[in-house]
Amino acid sequence: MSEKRRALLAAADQLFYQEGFGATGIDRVVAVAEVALGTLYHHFDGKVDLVVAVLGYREACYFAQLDEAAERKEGLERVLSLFDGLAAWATKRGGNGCLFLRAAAAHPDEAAIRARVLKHKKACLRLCRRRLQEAGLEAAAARRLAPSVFLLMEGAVASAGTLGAKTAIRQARADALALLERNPSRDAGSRNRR
Amino acid sequence: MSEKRRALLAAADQLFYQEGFGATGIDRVVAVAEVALGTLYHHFDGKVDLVVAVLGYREACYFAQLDEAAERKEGLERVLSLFDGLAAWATKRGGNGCLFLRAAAAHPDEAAIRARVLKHKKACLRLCRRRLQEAGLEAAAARRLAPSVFLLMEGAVASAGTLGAKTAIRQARADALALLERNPSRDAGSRNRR
DNA sequence: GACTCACTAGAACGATCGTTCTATCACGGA
DNA sequence: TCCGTGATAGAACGATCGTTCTAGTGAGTC
Repeated sequence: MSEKRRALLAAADQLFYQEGFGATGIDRVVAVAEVALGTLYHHFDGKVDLVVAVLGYREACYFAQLDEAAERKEGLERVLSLFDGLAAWATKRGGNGCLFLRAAAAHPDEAAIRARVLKHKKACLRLCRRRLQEAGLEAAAARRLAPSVFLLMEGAVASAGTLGAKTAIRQARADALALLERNPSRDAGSRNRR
Repeated sequence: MSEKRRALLAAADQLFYQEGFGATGIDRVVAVAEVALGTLYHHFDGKVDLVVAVLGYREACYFAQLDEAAERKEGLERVLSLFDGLAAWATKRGGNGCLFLRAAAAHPDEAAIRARVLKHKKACLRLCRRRLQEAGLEAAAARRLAPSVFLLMEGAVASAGTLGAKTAIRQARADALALLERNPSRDAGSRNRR
C-alpha cells in the first residue's frame, strides 16, 4: 500500500474516532496526514469511500490485537483472552465507544457504510464462536454461547464511558467466565490437556 | 409545557434518532414539528441546547417505560423486568443504538451534552442497583451486581443491530438471570415473601 | 384600547464543507 | 526523449447549515 494512503487512513482513523465523523472535515484529515487534498481524492472516491476504507483498516488492527492476546492460551483462557485483547486495545485506540457503530449512526442512509459495519460485527461474532471451539467446546455449544460473549464485549465497550474502560472490561470478563463455568460442557478441552 | 415545545422535542427526538444528529438540520426539525423557525429559537438557545433538552425528554419516556414494566413484579423478576421494559422500548423507539451515546459521539467537544449523557448513564446504573435491592438483595450485593446488569443492558442495545433487538435482549435477560442465580445471597426477598 | 406574549413566514448572513479544477513538479520506464 | 503517474498547492464552486433579523398576526390581560 502507498505510504500516503496509509498516512491518510491513520489520520482519518484518529480524527474520526476522537472528533467524530461529522465534525472532522476532509481538510483536517489531509492536514494531519500531511498530504495534499488532491492526493486524498486520488486514492479515495470521496468521504464515504474514505470512511469505508478506514473501517477496514481499523478492523485489521483490532483483530490483530485480539489474535496477539490469544497466543499461547488454552482452554477457557483462550475465550477470555478476547477481553484481554480488548483491554489492550482500549488503552491505545479505544475508550470512546465503537467506531463502527458510530459510523453507522452518523451515516444512516449510506448503504456501503452500514453493510461494512454489519460485516465487521458478524466477523466479531464468528471470532467469539471460533474461540469457544478452540477452548474445547462442541460446535453446538460454541454456537449457543457465542452471542453471550459477543454481547458482553459490546457491553464492555458501550459502558466504558460510564464504568471506566478497565472496570467495564474486567467486569465483562468475570461475567463471561461465570457464564462459561455454568455451561455443562465447560472447559472440557482444557481439562483433557492438563 | 408548551404544545409547540413538546412538538419540537418529539420531532427532534425522532429525527435525531433515525437520521443522526449531524444529518438533521434545524429546518427539518421545524418542518416535521410543523412549527416556525423562530419558535424553536424562542424555546431553545440553539441546536446544542435542543439536543440537551431532547435527551432529557427521551430519558423521561425511557424510565417511564422501565417503571411500567416493573409494576407488580417481585423478587428477581423485578430485576429482569428491566429487560422486558427495554424490549418494549426497543420495538417503539429503539433498535438503532443508544441515542445518548450517539449524542456524545457526535458532539465530542460539547461539555453540556457529554455531562447530560453521563448523568443519564449514572441514573441507569442507579436504577439497576435499586431494582436489585427491591428484589431483596442486600445493599452490598446490589452495589456489586448492578454493573453486571447495567453492562448487559448496554450490550443488548449495542448488539441489537447485529443479533436483532429481540434476540439480543432475550439473551441479555437470560445471562442476567444466570449471573443472579449464581449469587450466594440470591432471591432471598422473593423466597421470604412467598 | 394599549400592551404583552407566543407564534408565523421568509429573507438574509456568515461560515463550513465536500468536491472539482488548474497548474506544476519529480521520476521511472518505454 | 517522451509520457504516464503520483504528488503538490491553492483557488474556486455549489450546497448546506446554524443563526439572526424583520414584519406581522392573533389571543389574552391590565
